[in-house]
Amino acid sequence: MSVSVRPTVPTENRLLGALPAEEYERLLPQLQPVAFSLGEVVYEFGGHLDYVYFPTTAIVSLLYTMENGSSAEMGLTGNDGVVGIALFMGGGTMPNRAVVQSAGGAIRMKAKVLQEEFARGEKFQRLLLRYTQALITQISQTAVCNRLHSVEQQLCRWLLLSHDRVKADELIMTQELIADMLGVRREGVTVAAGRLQDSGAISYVRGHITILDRQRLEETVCECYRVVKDEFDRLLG
Amino acid sequence: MSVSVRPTVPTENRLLGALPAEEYERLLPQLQPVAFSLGEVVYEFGGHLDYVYFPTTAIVSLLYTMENGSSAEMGLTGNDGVVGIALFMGGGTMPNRAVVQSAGGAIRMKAKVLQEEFARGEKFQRLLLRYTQALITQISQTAVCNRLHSVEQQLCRWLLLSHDRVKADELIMTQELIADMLGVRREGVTVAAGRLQDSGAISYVRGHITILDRQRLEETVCECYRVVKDEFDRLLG
DNA sequence: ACCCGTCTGTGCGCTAGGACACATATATGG
DNA sequence: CCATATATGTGTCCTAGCGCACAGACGGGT
Repeated sequence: MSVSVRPTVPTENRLLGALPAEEYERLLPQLQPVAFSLGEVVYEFGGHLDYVYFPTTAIVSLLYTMENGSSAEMGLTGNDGVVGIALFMGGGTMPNRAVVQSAGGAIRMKAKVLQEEFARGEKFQRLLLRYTQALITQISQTAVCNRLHSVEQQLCRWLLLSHDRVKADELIMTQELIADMLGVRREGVTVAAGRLQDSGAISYVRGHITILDRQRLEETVCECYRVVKDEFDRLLG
Repeated sequence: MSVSVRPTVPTENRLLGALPAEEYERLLPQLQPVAFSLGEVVYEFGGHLDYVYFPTTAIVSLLYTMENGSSAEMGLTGNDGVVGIALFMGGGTMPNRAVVQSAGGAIRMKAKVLQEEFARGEKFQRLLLRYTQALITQISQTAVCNRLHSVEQQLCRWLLLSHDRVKADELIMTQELIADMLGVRREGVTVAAGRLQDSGAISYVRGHITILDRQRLEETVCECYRVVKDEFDRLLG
């Protein structure tokens, strides 16, 4: 992670951008832009956090890794959220990992500053709690989707959720990593992605996935995507 | 749901029981014991809630039902938690259902009272937020468990989580309902339960499941149970 | 005692996805 | 321009769990 001192543009993050002027002014000196690289670990299982991160262009996945090494994603955070909810929820740590899934920028804030501002009970607190509720919906829907839907549908959901949080139509992501996120085999992703490519929805070469036909993905995806998207829009829109 | 006017015993619920005397005294007049019957719906998908409920002996499952009617559980709440987190998280409603999974008592509190007390930013707020964080862990682990573990392991997890939240060794619960909770077929539950019965861990007849050998269940269950239990103990213990 | 609705047991064919084994293609650095 | 690590494609066998069909088995009400 590299730290920069150039002026921040907090409105690139929807939570910070929704703050009223007064609170925003108060926090501005405490905000610091950082750059995350692909695969960087934001926090480990049970690990302590000194900062919370408000992604701007980066995407961070919340993962759980089993004792036997297999893993699965519980949710992902982009410029509509914050990484490190345990710091204001009161637990300090979470029993999962946060890994950068798409390289890019974020804005960080010291844990203590966050907690003090949260304790004021103003707009910032309400925004963080509403985001957390949206995250709960996302995690829940992941639980249900894991149980009831095909790998191809889940891949669509994952691509759409990622696409919503990134400017470009191209995602830098190998099938191996997607398999870890979805908790399936890499070969399973290969065949599912192959079908989506045949249908013209996406194309991909060696870690570069391009969304060609978003409409088509939305036709293939299960209802889980819509539920999550609607809830984010309702709570944070 | 039947409402009673007899004196409450809030300490039957761990969240209320953890309140300092001052806050507890303030809330006491606002608490009202109620009785839930098996299968009762506490709230519907997107439905409004007038009260939050602190279960004492009841257990409430949070379920999501798909468009095609299949369903799966995201988490369950007993005397260590509260039903209706959307009321203090700010969203008002949740895109899921809450159904009474084990008949019993709860203590209810008007939404407005909850919100005012929450806004004070004292111990009550911290307790509710820590519980919510524990719930997030439970939902996450459900997501992962759904993906990676067998029906038999999940059944063990479900039995243990329920057993932890109930006084008795007997659970009133048909295999049909368990199947809905776990998001699997009823027949799948029958064979998994049959194996557990053969091993002497449980016995069951027509909707009455008895935990005979808890130790044995803990040996069969996946790590997910432990992760959830440890996190609840850490955050609320 | 009986009936009928509710629970549970079991069998069979089917499919998605896992484990494993390779084959092939594409960077990228020396 | 080659070597090698990395990414992707395929194929084969195996298992868990699904859908469906139906057969007991218990139990409460008339």
